[in-house]
Amino acid sequence: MITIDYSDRRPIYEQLVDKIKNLILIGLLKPDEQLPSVRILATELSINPNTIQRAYAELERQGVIYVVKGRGNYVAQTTNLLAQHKEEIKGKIEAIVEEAKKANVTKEEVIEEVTKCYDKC
Amino acid sequence: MITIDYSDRRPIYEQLVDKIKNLILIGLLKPDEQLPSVRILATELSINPNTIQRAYAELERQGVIYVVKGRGNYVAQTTNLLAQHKEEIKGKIEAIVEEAKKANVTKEEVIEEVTKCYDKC
DNA sequence: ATAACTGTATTAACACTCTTAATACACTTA
DNA sequence: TAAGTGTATTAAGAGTGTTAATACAGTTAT
Repeated sequence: MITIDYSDRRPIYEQLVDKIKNLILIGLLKPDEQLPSVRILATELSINPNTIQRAYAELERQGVIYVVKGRGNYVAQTTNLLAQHKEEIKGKIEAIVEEAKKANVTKEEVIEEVTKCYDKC
Repeated sequence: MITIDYSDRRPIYEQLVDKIKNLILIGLLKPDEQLPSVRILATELSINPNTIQRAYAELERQGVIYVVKGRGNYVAQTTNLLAQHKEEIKGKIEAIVEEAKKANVTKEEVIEEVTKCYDKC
C-alpha cells in the first residue's frame, strides 16, 4: 500500500504524508476509515515508529486525518483536501507557465504539450 | 545580481546553480563572459568560498560554464542549455498534466488555466 | 621576478535535520 | 486485566551542508 523511495531526497516522513494524501485522493482510503497503527505501519515499512508518528502528526495538523486517542488515526472528510489539491495544481500550472513564457515558449506550444500529454497518459 | 534565499530548503550551492543558469538563460550573462571569481562572489554573498566552488564545479560538470585555470570561470555556449531548459519545461508540463488528470481536472480546465496565466504574467 | 589575482584541494570542525532506539504513560477495548 | 491504541521524552547516530584555515598551481600585470 505504501512504499518508501530511498532515492528520493525528501525525508521519509514527508514522503509518507504525500503518499497517504494520495491514497485518500484516489479513494483507496475513505473518510472515517482507520489508518494502520503507528507501530504496525512502522513494522511493515521497517522504519521507526517515531517517523510514522511524525507523518501522522503532520497529516493531523493539515486536517487530513483525525485522531482518537487510544483508538487510532482516521481519515478526515476529504472536501478540503480535494479543494486544496486543485488549488495546488493550479499553482503549479501558473509556475510552469510563467517559466515557459520566460523561456520564449509560446502559449500555443504549451497548450500543444498539454494536449499531447493529456491524451497520452 | 545574485541573492540567497535562506528560507529556501535547498542548499545554497544548488540555489546558486539555478540562479546562474537563469542569468544565462535571460541573457544577463553571455557566452564567454567571465563570472565573478570564487572569492569575490563569496565575499559579496557573505558565504564561504567553498560553497561557491561547489556551485561552479557543478555548473562545469553540466557544461554550463568552462574554466580556465588561473584565469577564471566563463559562460559556455548556450545552445545546449537552452535546449535542456525547454526539455525540462516539457517534463514539468507532463508531470503536472498527469497530476491534473488524476485529480479529475479536465483538459479544458488545464488549458483555461494555462491561457489565463499566460496572458496575465 | 614579484605581487596579486585566478582556480583547486584538503582537512577539520560545526550545525542542522532526519532517523533510530529505548522507555514510559494515558486511553480504549475485548 | 491484557493487549491494543496514541503520545512524549531523551539520547545517540548518520548524513549533508557549511565554514574555516591553509596550501599549491596557473595567469597576468608591474
